[in-house]
Amino acid sequence: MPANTDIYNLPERSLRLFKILVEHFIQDGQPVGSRTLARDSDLDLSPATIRNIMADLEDIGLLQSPHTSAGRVPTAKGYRFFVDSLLRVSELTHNEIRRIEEELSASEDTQALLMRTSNMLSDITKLAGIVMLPKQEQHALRQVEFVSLSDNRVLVILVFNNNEIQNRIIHTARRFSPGELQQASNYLVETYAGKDLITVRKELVRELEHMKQNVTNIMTSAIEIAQQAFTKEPIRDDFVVAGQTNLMDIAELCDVERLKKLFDSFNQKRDILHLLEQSAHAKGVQIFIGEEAGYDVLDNCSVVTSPYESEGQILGVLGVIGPTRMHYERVIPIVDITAKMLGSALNSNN
Amino acid sequence: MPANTDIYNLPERSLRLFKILVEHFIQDGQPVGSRTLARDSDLDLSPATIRNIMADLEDIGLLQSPHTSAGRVPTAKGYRFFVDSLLRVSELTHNEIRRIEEELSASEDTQALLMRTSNMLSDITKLAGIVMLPKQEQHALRQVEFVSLSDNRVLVILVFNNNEIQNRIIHTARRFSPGELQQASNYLVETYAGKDLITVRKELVRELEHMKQNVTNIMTSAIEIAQQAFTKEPIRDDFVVAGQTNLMDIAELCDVERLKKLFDSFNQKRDILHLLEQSAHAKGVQIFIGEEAGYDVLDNCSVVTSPYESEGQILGVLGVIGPTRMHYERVIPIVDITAKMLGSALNSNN
DNA sequence: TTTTGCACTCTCGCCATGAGAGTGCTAAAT
DNA sequence: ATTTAGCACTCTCATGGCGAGAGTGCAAAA
Repeated sequence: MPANTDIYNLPERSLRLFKILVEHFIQDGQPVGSRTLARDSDLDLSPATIRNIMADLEDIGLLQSPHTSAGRVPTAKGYRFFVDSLLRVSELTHNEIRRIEEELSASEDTQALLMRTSNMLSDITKLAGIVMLPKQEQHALRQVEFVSLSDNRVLVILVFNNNEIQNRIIHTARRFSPGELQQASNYLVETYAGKDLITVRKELVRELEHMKQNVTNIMTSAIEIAQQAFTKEPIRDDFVVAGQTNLMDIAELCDVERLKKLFDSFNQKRDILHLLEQSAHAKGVQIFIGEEAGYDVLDNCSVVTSPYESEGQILGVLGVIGPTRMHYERVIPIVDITAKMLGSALNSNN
Repeated sequence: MPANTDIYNLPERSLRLFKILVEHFIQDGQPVGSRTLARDSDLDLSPATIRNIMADLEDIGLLQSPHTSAGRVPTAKGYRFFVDSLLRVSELTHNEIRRIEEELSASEDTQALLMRTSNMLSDITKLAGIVMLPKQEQHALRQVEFVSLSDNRVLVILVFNNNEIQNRIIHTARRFSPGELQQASNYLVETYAGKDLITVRKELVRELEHMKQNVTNIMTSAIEIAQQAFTKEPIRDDFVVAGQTNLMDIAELCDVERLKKLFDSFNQKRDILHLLEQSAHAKGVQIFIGEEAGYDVLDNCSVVTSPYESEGQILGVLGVIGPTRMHYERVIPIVDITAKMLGSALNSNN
């Protein structure tokens, strides 16, 4: 009669054994054998008994052995079960918390803050840190400035409520004088300050229609310029990765092929972005283990993410990428607290 | 009697042989033996003769053999001699030139343009592209804007003649009203527009002294704010690297240790920056081969650089990093022409 | 149910071996 | 005086055998 095949009905003893095995493997990356486990577990069992239990765990799909006479290693499913049901996250030390706090002091502009966050994450975990940048769209406009360049090019500067600054160069139909530009910007600030770009665009369309009927509107040129200034979205980076090189020290990723694929996918952004967006609307920390998510570049990797929010609105996602064999009990609270602190840092930045 | 020990008095035949050897090695990375060389060179010589010649070349220090029974490989000195005296750079194809032209169309802001340049370099050479960013200092101020934030923080926006935008947040002694800020910015633009930051700072110091004697100056607050706004230099990236992952395909760098060191030095910037600055005041393309430059992370690497300038002023340096064994005859003209085109693109951007 | 004993399997490091590639030297050929 | 042919020598690298070590699974005993 084979042992129970349901993960959730495993006897206490098997669970403890499994937990110890996973922790052991995370610690030093070697497959764990029955002998070692018998020695290191406080359960007083012989290697043989432990072998039986491990065989059961392998049947259920929590373990696997790389080859006949190596010890056992957790499967992706095993890690999943481990982090979901067995893991106790550890308390961060006072020093660590202070470190995070210090790094996230909200003194400069958002972009720089997010980069610092990413660096800090990678530095503190010795893995790769990743911070998704907030979509600009959601922020309220605060200020609009135009600077006339040569010919009919105009430099547009938009300042948002979160102190983010965007600038774009637009080509206007005709040359505008500085005076006209000043007038236009005054009008636009008056009319649209406090609204986010999406709203602004909508209202602009209405305004345009209105204009067609009432040609005398003195603000024609303002609307004209604004039409371009607010529509053209500058190409922005979607996220920043820091500490990629940390991943090069990790034994299981230590082959150039693999690393290249991973780094390439950081550069192409596409896959990683998908992954991050998935967790944008989860609450709290989320963990993607190995190819679970379907991205084969992330073979043997785990991604620990958390959305960060300010004033109740989700702004983006941050997290850490490392080997499946990472110290979840440390990484999870770090990501968690960083997300929260980043949120409030951004808050006080407004 | 040993053969001539002076590189520059080598007989024609040895030179041709050496050139063919280097080209051969650059092509497929394998040490080249006398047999191969006898076959591939149009000189009609037996392997034995070629062995003699190679022995001479080895004595002079242009060649070395990895071990007794491998073929020969160029030394750093060998590469140096090759690129300086033997190399004929190839003409770029029409397509390549057009490609470069297209990528450098100066439509957007400088920062983005430079990043595109770096990407283009890496893509077209399949190596790592690198572009040093111009020091801001040299550009003339065009526009100054202040946006009042909460408390006593003020967002400063500086627009320069090259359309570059800088923004910084400063903390003022007291809260300024939007009106005051407007007035201050008007005054500052009037007084300092057209001057570069260094000059502006100098004049500000004088202004301050003057102020102490004549307290009635209505522009006290403007000067006060400006003092901070123009002094605090925001931390900027010094250069951008693109296509790092291209280097991971290269056989001689294909060990993780090495790559990690190299990538780390990209991140720390220090060494690379030194190197780039060295070539800032050379005219035209410069080539650093291997550890020649003294940076041991660049073991087995060469760096091909060229300064780029606009209106006769050197703005920065760009180039390519790859293995010593790179196709110099292609890379050199690419770097050369890119630097020139970037220069004129930046020119037309003003 | 647990443990002991044992045969079995697989990896890994080590060594010997042999093929292949290329060299340097000497003596012969041009 | 050069160039070439011949040959012994050296070094790498891939291969295969071998034994130690680690760990397993199973059957029989506790």
